[in-house]
Amino acid sequence: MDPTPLIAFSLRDQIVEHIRNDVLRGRLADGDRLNETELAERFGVSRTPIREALQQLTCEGLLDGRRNAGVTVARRPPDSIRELVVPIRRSVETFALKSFYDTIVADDFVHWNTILDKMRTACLVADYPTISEQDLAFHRALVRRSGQIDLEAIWASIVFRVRHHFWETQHRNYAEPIAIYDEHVAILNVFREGDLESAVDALAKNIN
Amino acid sequence: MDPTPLIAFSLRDQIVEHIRNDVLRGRLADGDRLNETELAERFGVSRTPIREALQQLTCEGLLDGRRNAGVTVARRPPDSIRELVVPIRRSVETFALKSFYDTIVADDFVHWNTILDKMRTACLVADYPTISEQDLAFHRALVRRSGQIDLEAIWASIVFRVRHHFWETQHRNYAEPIAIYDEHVAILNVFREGDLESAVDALAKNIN
DNA sequence: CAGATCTTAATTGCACGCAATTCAGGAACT
DNA sequence: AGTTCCTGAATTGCGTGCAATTAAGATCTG
Repeated sequence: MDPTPLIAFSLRDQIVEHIRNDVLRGRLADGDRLNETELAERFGVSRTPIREALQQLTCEGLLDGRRNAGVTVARRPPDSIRELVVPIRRSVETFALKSFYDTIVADDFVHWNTILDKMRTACLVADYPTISEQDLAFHRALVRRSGQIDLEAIWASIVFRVRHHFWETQHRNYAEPIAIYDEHVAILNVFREGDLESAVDALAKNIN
Repeated sequence: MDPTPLIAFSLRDQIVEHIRNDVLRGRLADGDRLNETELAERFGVSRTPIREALQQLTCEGLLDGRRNAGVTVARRPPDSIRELVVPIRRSVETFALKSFYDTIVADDFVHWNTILDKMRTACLVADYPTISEQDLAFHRALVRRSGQIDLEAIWASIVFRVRHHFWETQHRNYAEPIAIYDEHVAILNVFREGDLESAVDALAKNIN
């Protein structure tokens, strides 16, 4: 019998996840320096997995590293990039949806609802960092459901670079936090009953 | 006085460049396993910079790595992804072009022509790997000219994942290799004399 | 003989140490 | 006073060794 029924993640993956959340939730501010030795002590590991984690996050666009000069939290790109990124996000997510729409099963809704439940709880207390986190988790789950690892990688490299805009949109476009939750529930409702075209529309409208 | 007037690249960067070219030029076939120790001996370095290089290339989509099981050259994704990626490439490259079009200077053409000269030489001897390499270099140079590092990263994460399609397109759409060169020269000619709209059209038509 | 299980060799993941590079602070010079 | 140069501390890049995990080969069983 396998002693570890759950997947054992490497130290690197755990650290990547941790720091990524710190950045996405705003616990680390733009331009903050990330010191390898300091992080190694904080996580109780050596510098090696830290270095690898920082490198991956740099590749994802969350961090910014110059040679021999450490890494910092990536600063926000020019606002103009929104005009490029938003349509691309729509393309990627609707492309993913189309690829698996006719194979959706009940378990999928269970999974997606688990995410939305967390979002609802966060909405009720106006916990915007968590709302944003679960919003990302929901859309990521859709892309991942396509089973095409390349799609998820493309999606991630796009979304993480415009996390600032992503975050601000939630404040600007929704008067009440719970409206964010409601809109996502509505999307799932269309998935349940509607045709593909309606589903694509519902998803696309949520991306702006 | 700086003893190294040229930028000294790190071992990692050199190895990344080397292996990336090996994959893009087809010296490494899909599914080929990359052994860290073997590569370390071949390059005459320790495993550390090799590991970091392999990780970065995995992030870029050229390699595919499972935990504790080494990395292999990424296999081609489903052909259907072309429908998604080609329009995205057009968006990214034309977006970049628009962002710097009115600040193009003579030195830019010098730089771009240097790339096209190499492409021409390769076309004359039907050296498709080099044609492809310089084709990528040309388009990458355009995106890089925008000065937005995020644009280049998005572009790379997209293009490298569909290198197979990219490569085959050159064989299918052009009877004579030199036509590939001619089309790129034509693009630069439009840049020199034409308006922005014509330039965007010329570039967009080259991406298919 | 097919299939499952155990054992062993090969490979990766991580820890640690040294050397090279960078950055900050102060002194010397214009 | 501002700029340049120099020096030292801090930090990153790389080399090396060990432990953990995996993959493959041999052995055993039905």
